[in-house]
Amino acid sequence: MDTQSQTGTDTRDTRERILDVAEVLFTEHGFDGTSMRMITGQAGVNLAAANYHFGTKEALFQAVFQRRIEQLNRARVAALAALEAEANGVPLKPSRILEGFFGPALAMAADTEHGGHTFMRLLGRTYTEPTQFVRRFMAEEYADVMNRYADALYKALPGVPVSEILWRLHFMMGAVSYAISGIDALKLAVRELDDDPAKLGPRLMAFLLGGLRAPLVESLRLHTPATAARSEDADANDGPDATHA
Amino acid sequence: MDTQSQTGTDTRDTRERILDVAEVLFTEHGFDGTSMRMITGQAGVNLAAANYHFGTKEALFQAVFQRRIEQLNRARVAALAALEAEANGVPLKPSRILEGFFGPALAMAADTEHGGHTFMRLLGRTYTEPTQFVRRFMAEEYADVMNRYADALYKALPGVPVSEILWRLHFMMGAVSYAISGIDALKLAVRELDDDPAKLGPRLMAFLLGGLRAPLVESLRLHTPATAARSEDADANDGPDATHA
DNA sequence: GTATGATTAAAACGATTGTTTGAAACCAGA
DNA sequence: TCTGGTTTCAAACAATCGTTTTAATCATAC
Repeated sequence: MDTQSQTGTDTRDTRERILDVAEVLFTEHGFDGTSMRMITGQAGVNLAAANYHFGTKEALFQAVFQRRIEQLNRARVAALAALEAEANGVPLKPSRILEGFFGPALAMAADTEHGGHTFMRLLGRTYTEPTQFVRRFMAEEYADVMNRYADALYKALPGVPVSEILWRLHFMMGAVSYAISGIDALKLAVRELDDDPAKLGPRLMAFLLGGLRAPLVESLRLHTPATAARSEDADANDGPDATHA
Repeated sequence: MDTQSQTGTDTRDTRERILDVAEVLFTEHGFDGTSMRMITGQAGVNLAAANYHFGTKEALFQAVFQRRIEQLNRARVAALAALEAEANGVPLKPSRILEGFFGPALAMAADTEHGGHTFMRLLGRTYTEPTQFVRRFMAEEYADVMNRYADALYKALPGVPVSEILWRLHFMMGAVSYAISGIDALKLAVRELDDDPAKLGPRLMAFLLGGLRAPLVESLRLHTPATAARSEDADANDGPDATHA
């Protein structure tokens, strides 16, 4: 049961079929809204097969989650390592760091054929999901990668408090998550929307960079004359840069 | 049953007690994760009382939702109307519009005594909740207010496509929602975080304004020479303004 | 006080939940 | 072909789900 030794039979077919269906259904109906019978029924396997292969429903959810998030984490860590190796010593540009962090997520979200898109919706949903074991699991899986990127951004942005970097990273993750998992709701709520998936990435990266580059707020800013001047200047000519004649 | 005539007895005590408890439990465990027995048990009322007052579980959820969102919508509409009345004819500054939209949400989220904070977490959670009746309900409640603000931003930002405005409004809502409902997860995942609730609002508004003011991406930008120049300039000096010496 | 309508109470309804059981089926190696 | 272990299967387990039913209790108007 816990030896996990796959002998090479078609066991993995059943296992992966369950995982694939579970991923879709958990995304669509949530953890509590998805029953084991829905999963096994739609996967065309016996009900007991799910418990046989994964033990419990929570374990099945974790298996669904882990399969993808490990891939995502690897891609993110690799992207950061590549950046740091390429420009040795020289401080990284924040925009490159953001691309390293959110690029893999957007790439996975763009993959609608192999379930990547489905999983990214599940990931966004899970982040605000209050179920205790889900939160703990999320935190454990994410902590390491997030701290690495927070460190990288801290080195790339000298003078910006690490707490501010963490907050903005958090804000950005929220924007990305909603952009991926909340599209249906947005399309429902609103009249005219250009939802070309190919444009989502550039749109989002532009927004994120703008947020990251925003002037620090008054009470938190380091008191250098230059920053204060910039802030008031920014308040004067409000709006996206594209509107400036 | 549908006359809704409150005769003045302590009926409303039972009703509101159910609503208050349901709000907390729906936020904490989700719709499917919360049972009628959990709600009535914790509220100290009989199980049948919930069905008596609200009919069905879905109707109870909608009642929980509607009670707060009407207040939020009223505040948002009033804020926009006040802005437009104050500066008659003159185009509004986007930053003021953002404050009108997100100010009431942040104010409600800051209210931890009357359940406002709980509800804002529920609202953020519900946005990505895939349950069909929930999505439809969200869309109906939100559509009007979102379209009003999209119109206001469109007038305030001539030359920016309405689709781009809607996307950025969406991104911003994601950031705000995560900031409010995902704090616990962030605190878990990360080492040092200054989570003074009073600073959240300014932090967030600074980030949102930065995102809104971000240069439009290449493929979407209006082809005026000025904007193109600005964009490359922005790419050159990367990072928050506070880091510029 | 009695009648009337609204509210609460206890109990039960059928349906569905996650999980377990024990036997059948399968597949490799000897 | 027999053997040992893995996987599948139908069936059942106790528990919980949302909802309904029926009677008791309450406050109020006549």
